Amino acid sequence: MTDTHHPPLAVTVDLVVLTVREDELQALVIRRGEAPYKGRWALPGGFVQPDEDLETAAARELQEETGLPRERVHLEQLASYGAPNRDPRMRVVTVAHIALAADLPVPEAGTDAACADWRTVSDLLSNRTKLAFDHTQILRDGVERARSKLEYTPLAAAFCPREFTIRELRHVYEAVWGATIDPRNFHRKVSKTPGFVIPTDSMTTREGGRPARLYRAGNAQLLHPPLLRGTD
Amino acid sequence: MTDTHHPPLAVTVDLVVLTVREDELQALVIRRGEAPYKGRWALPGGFVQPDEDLETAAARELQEETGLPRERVHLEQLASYGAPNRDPRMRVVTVAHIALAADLPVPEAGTDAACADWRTVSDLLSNRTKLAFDHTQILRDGVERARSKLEYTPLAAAFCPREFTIRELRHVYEAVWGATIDPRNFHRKVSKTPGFVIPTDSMTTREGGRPARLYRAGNAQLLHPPLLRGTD
DNA sequence: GCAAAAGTGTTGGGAGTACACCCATGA
DNA sequence: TCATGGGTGTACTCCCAACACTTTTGC
Repeated sequence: MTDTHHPPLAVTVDLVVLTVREDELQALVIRRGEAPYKGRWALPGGFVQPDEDLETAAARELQEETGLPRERVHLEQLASYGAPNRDPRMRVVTVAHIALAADLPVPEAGTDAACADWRTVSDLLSNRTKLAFDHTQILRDGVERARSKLEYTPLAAAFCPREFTIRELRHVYEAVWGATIDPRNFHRKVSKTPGFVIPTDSMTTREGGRPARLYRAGNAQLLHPPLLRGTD
Repeated sequence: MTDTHHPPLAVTVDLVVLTVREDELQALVIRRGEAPYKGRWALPGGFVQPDEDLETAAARELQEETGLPRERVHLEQLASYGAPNRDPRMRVVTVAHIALAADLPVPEAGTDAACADWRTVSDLLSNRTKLAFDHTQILRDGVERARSKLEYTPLAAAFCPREFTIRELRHVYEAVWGATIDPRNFHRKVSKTPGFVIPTDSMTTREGGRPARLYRAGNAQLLHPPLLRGTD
């Protein structure tokens, strides 16, 4: 702590905002209107302000991009990325976060940034698409974090509306993991894991057959035992 | 990305360097010689230089503090901490890393910083000790990361010399988790988990009774199945 | 009745725990 | 020979995947 020389350096937050739409895992991206990487998709993000904590900055950016009420979104820090040339304009260290939310109306109402849109993760991570900066890597890391957190935390509920059926919860797992899950064993497991989901009185919400019970997210932080992906 | 105003802001790396000594989990700390927090223990760390990646900076600081060969240490990013007033002198965002290493000679040869020393984690996290800045929280998070990573990765081997006995590996688990483990079941589990450890030809290294086989770390990244802490 | 989804029962195998037991060394 | 730790065998339990089966709706 002796250096008092400050070559220009900025700290930003970038967001991997994930949701499940149309039975697929999708991420929020913004089309860049200016160089560098003009025309490419990028993750939403922005500068950390002088009086802001990192999480506060991430929450503010999230609010600006999606307009979602803060309490309906799960937000957590992912990792920081600081390769010296990751932004050609200047040294920028970014603290990436992931945000998980239920299916959102449409992001069109982006305040300043050009056009925001939901794109499937499989599209964004395929060779067909190149995101701006190092955002492909950040997205990849964020998706992997989400995938593994579904195993041992009740985080899947963050992708659901406040009240949801077991079926909807299962669809989240299937979309995020890209696997199919036995509905009957899933039902038993979820309803028996303490604190995962809390049954409500309401039933209905038909999706075809017999009415399903509605549940709310429980207060467990960790799943005992975890729900594991197949050991493929 | 429109703001070009830069109130002074610095990015540092801080290190949670962990080892197992005397059957206890210990961390490397440095006594601060100057205000603020003069006289308190702090985690080693320093500024990220203009041309350095974050991991490079962490590796450099680690080298400066411990002199360890890079390949004998597991180094990974932990999380970033950026509360506006975490350092009273100026805005500092720190990217914390954890470093796991085998029992080290002695850290005395600290280059610039005052006196470095190994202290047990239980001491540093007890109410008797107050670390400088937010380092108590960083240490707590780093230890928790290490604890949980032992469950599902072969990381425990990072705390061992290059060749080690199953017994030594078990002592790592016992020290980090603060639990006792059945030696016989542990032996079976470790030697049967694919890629965890690789037997060598050498045996010996007596610790008392029958000679034990020496192993090297395998190349597995994930443990299937994981070794779980008791569901206490 | 029939299709479709919700939810429960049953069963066989695999993994974990507890612990008896044998092996190989030094003293 | 005994003490000490290394390593294997075994029995019991529990969890989980697979799937048969019942329940409750709409058409």
